Amino acid sequence: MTNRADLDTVFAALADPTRRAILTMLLEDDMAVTDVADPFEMSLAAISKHLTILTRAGLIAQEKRGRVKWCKLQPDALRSASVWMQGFGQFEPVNLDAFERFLATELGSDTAEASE
Amino acid sequence: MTNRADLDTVFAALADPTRRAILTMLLEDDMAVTDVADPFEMSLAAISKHLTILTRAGLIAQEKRGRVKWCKLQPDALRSASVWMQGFGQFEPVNLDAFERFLATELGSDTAEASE
DNA sequence: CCCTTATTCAACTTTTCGGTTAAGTAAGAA
DNA sequence: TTCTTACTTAACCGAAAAGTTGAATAAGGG
Repeated sequence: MTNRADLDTVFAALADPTRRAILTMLLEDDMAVTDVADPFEMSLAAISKHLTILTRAGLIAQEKRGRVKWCKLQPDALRSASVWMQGFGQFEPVNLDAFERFLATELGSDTAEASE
Repeated sequence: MTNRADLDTVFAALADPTRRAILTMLLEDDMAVTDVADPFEMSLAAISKHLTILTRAGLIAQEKRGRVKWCKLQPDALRSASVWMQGFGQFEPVNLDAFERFLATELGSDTAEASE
């Protein structure tokens, strides 16, 4: 079921820093589109497009309740890509400390704007 | 040292099926540019560009000996990306069986051509 | 009903991507 | 030296990506 095209869309989705920042935000909690867009400098429409890309890649799911569309992480989509990558390095199992440092980098320097 | 831009280039490099196929080939052995290009239907110049992209992403290294340029996997470049991804799912540790199935998919269906 | 909020869609611009062909360079072979 | 092999570069092309603005839709609130 997991084919080449899936990997294409997953990796392409992850290649954009805005989209990775969105995923990181969703790690905390589900969010409405407007709230996702808030910390970013770009237009709401642009964020909406990013969310569509993340959805098509299976990385998030969007559920509409009332007029609000909630965005929710779907981490399973990362599994096939993760397996693909790990096969190359035979890296040591999950290192959450390293992940924490990563979050610090992504969030710390500048999650949203592209200033400096 | 591993920053956002690194992740950008690594994920972007992995988003192309030709480049992933090249990495898979290099898993077997180091190869000269011409030999890398051989199974693909596209021009040598196109493959040369793909190799440049993989090199800039740090996923391979190229070393010139004589008139032959050897391409070699640099799997460490995948580590930061792998760590980033694993943080989301807390997936079970490396599953090489799953990786084998993946290689079968990538190689089996059609490594080189994009027919069907 | 009207107004506002939430989100998407459509049209457009600019940049990047992935490919092409043709020419250029560099090194070994004869 | 000349020919061939190995590879890169340059110029170009069409398509897709990433953003914009402005209008459209849809659902609550007063």
